[in-house]
Amino acid sequence: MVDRPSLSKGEMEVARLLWESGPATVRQTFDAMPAARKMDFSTVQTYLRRLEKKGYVSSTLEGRIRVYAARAQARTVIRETVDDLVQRLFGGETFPLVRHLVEDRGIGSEELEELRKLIIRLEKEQS
Amino acid sequence: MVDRPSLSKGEMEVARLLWESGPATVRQTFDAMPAARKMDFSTVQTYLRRLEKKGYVSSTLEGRIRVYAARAQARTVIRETVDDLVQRLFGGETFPLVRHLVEDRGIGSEELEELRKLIIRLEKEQS
DNA sequence: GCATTTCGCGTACAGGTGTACTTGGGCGCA
DNA sequence: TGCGCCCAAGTACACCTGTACGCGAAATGC
Repeated sequence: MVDRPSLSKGEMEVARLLWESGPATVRQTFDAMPAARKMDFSTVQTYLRRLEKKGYVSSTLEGRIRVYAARAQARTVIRETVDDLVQRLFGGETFPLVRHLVEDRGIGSEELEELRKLIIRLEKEQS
Repeated sequence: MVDRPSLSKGEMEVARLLWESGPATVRQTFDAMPAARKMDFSTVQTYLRRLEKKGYVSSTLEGRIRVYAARAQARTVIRETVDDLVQRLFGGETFPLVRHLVEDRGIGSEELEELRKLIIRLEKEQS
């Protein structure tokens, strides 16, 4: 239950790549960045450094190359981040956000299907 | 389709209050703030000023009192903000966020029910 | 083995953010 | 009519963020 300073937007993007790839070097992370995003190599490097300072990742020197690895779990960070957003933008209510996502952002039909199953499962669990 | 600088976290909280209340003074907004939040009066004032500068709200002096009113629609700002988050934290995929919300944050059973209806409606629409 | 590429690390720097204090004037009440 | 309260407006300021550059050392290509 460490208390870390929260992630900035740029840090989030980089952290996500690390979660997806597992431990990685600056270059690997940089390469994993969608080209469209056009973030400079050294910007990625800075974000990784800051993530480490904030306690979200750790790193070790392997030879002369530094390898970064996520320290905080994606799930945890996502929870914290989303909680915060829900708090600030929806006064703590989850449902309006879910509705927004389902209604206003395109959700594909397979996903809709999957979501329906999920809900039915949860309803069973609840009762 | 104005292009505004994005909202900071604190600005969001204040903007939300304005959407809920309709046009309001600094004091009214301050009073609407949950006491637990313990944000200083003048901090609210600063946020309103910044929101105006960023184009999210407008204001007029009524006598010697300034009244602020939302300019940007809640729906629009929510879309922008959530889009951005989904982009950065989920690489653009909506579904994982929905799943997180439904699974990991408590959603009450009425809401679950409501959500089920919503989904079924959407599935009909889609086919 | 010399040029080129790649890294780590330090540094930079303007603008954004969180959080407030101060100053000076108007307003209502005793 | 004087006092205390409230408001607008200006200012403050440390820290955070986005975005990078430069240097010197190691590795790699040829």
